Amino acid sequence: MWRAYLHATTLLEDHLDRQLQRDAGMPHVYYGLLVHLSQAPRRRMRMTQLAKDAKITRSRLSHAVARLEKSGWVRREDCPSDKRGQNAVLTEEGYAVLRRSAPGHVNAVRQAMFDRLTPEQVGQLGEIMRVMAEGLQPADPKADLPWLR
Amino acid sequence: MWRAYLHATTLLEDHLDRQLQRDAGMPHVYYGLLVHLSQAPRRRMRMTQLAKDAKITRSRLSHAVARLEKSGWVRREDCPSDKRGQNAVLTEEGYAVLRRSAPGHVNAVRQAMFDRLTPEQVGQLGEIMRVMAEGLQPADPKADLPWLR
DNA sequence: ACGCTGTACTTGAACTTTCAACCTCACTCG
DNA sequence: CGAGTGAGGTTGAAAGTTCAAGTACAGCGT
Repeated sequence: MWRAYLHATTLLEDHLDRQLQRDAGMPHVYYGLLVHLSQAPRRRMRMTQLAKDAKITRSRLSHAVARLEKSGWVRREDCPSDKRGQNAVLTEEGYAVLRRSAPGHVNAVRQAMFDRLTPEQVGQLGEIMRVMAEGLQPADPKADLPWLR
Repeated sequence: MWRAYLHATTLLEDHLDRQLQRDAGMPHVYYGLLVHLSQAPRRRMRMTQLAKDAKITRSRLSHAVARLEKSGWVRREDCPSDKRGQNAVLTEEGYAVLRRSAPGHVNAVRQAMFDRLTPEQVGQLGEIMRVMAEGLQPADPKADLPWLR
């Protein structure tokens, strides 16, 4: 079963990465960042929050945003209320790319997963993934030290 | 559901990557290569075959083996029957690393997945992954051109 | 024997990710 | 206030991955 899991997940990831690189000119993770931004109020988000939502490190996000900025899809903006802060803002161009490539991507995902699974299986998989994620929640650093709370 | 899937799989991958980097000094993919080699007859395998089994490109494998060679865990060997060919050979040292780190890794996997899922869920997940993998099989390049067969 | 096509693998450059160090600003507390 | 602690974010270098091109041998047809 573990083998099957590894096999399937790597295949799917490679597949989607190629699809997006081809159709949208960016890897899957970067695409995910644009999606997150597009769904945020005013299409902008604080760096740390975006990193958390996308489950990547702040460092990785810094580099990623630098690249997306170079491509013109994201812009940085100083945060008015906290002088340390930065907002990542989805540009019009970035939004356009997203709109252009979203249908193809959604389609790729559907073809790869949903079309092949029965509705019950989709339900099962959802539940399983929720359980797994719960167990892997990057533990609150203080979780090990409850006496400090 | 798709969100849950992305969330859980990336969390798990990060988790295992860190675990192995810490305990075995290499990323998950490289560990997988050693495992494959360890299970092959005479602990050696042709490069292309290894790449296929591990689901990575030949290029990636070349670089990976170069690194593993530098670490002393794998050795290259000319293939006697085909002068173009190379065999990747697991060294004693490589085997030792594997033996040392396997229990911890197996344990990490168990804790992350199997301990949290019911036996039925494990069965369901296995079936689901098999279905997905089947649909993603890197298609035979000629698959699109059946008239050429 | 000759050239053609394809297989096996490597290489280098461009790109992405990680890791550890770093800077700046916010907050707390004596 | 002023020092200490820590949060927000960036940076540069090292490690890993991808992509396109390249070398060398195998195998086939003529």
